[in-house]
Amino acid sequence: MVTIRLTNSKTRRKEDFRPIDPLNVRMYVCGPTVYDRAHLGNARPVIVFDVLNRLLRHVYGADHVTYVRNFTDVDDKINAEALRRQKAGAPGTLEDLIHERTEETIAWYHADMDALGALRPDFEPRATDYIGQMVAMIAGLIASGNADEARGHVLFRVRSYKDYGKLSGRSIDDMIAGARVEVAPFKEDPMDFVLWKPSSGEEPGWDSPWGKGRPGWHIECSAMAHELLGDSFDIHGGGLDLQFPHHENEIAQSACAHPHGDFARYWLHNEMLQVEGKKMSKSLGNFFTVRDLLEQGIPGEVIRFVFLMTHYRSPMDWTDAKRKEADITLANWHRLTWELVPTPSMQFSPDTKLIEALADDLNTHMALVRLRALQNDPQALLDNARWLGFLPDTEREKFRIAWVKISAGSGETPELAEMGQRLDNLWKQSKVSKDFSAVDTLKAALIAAGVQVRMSKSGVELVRGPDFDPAKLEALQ
RNA sequence: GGCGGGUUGGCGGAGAGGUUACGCAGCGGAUUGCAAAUCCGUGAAGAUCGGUUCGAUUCCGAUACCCGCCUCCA
Repeated sequence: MVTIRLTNSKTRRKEDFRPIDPLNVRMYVCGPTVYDRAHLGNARPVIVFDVLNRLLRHVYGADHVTYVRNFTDVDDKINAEALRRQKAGAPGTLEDLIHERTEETIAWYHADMDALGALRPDFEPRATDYIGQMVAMIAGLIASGNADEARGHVLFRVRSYKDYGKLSGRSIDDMIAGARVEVAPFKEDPMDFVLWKPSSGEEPGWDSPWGKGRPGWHIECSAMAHELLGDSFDIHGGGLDLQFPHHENEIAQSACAHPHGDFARYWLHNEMLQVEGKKMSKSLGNFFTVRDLLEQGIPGEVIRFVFLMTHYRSPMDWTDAKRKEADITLANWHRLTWELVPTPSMQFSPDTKLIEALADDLNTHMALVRLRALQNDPQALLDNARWLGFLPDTEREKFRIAWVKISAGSGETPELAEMGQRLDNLWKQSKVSKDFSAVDTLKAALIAAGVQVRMSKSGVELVRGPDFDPAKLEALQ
């Protein structure tokens, strides 16, 4: 069996992965707060852990892996949106409106992440469905002396957990010294964090021993992970920005609430995304969502390819140049494989070197290099690329209809087919007359419209290129 | 201010203490009416300074620059 090696943030080292139970390998990844469309940065952990999920399923068997990714649906921004809708006259209670908003956002999230070729996790728990477990966990933490109630707030006492700060490599005193945080007056220690906070009349709330209120963010993941994966599980993933304080706090709560468990044994953090060399932010004007890219006509698999070009522990830069490179490579793979039938998954086993690359701390870049090496074996390329989430049926179909091969009589984009026919006719005439000027003129115009033109003994071929501009093609009619 | 990560050829981006990364772009050739695609070949690197070593781009230290977290942003 292949040994998977992973860099564990907990030890800061690359370690052999040994699951607690090979018959049930368990992974938890922090999911999105569902207040709006997922931005491009949200896609990184989704793609990274999707690759890990696929690898784990290959090594341990699809039925022996449990992958959980939550939805955080308790959030001030969601509340604000629901309140806005209610004030605008929307029917229903505030809780109904919140549910409506989160349902909508979750559907968007699914659509966008599906487009990126990410398999759905086995469980996608919503925080609001686990309030009972959170309340129970908080009550336990109070009973064990790790938390205190003060003015309707329940706070976790970080000083009660000796290893606090170990994951992120910080000491409590360092953090206080460097902190620029305003300390809430009810806090016993500046680093203490909220487990439960009171809700005002305009905010959603649940009954609890400490009054009507809602859970703090950190306790949500701890409670859901415990409910679905138990006291100890194998892998906990998320973005590097969550390492502190979110993951640190999760560890503290879970370790104190379930002292006999290990919580998560391997912590994996993906580095952050940048856009054209800069942090993506609304103020810089370079903020965009996954949906924005899809609507620009960039296929989800191209986005996926760009993400996998960079190792997950390195900062990743989204640039148009990379997008183009990915587009060219994938178009080439489609061209090589479009006429082949994928091998049924039951009869297919991924390429050994591909697996070795991924087993080495998810070296996705090397995996892509390996796929390129399979270009001389199109069937293997097709099957392995699909295994890694590329060349899905939807994209193959798009390619099939966007590709015009006159000699084969295929191509279902009417405009392109017509152009191909025209070019083919002109070319045939030119071969007789030896005057190629009309052919060259049309060819140049097609190229200007972003169409790749190929003329060979087997005939004329037109392929939609990465810069394909339908408007320019239209103008040629 | 505190903590952490990074700096590789024109561009992107890996691995390995001493042997070609790879892709894109470039250049030369085959092929082509001309191209494209394909095939063959090819030049080009390791932020700076110092240390360890027979030998470092790869290990250690310092400097510079970049990035992230410390503010319920993945």
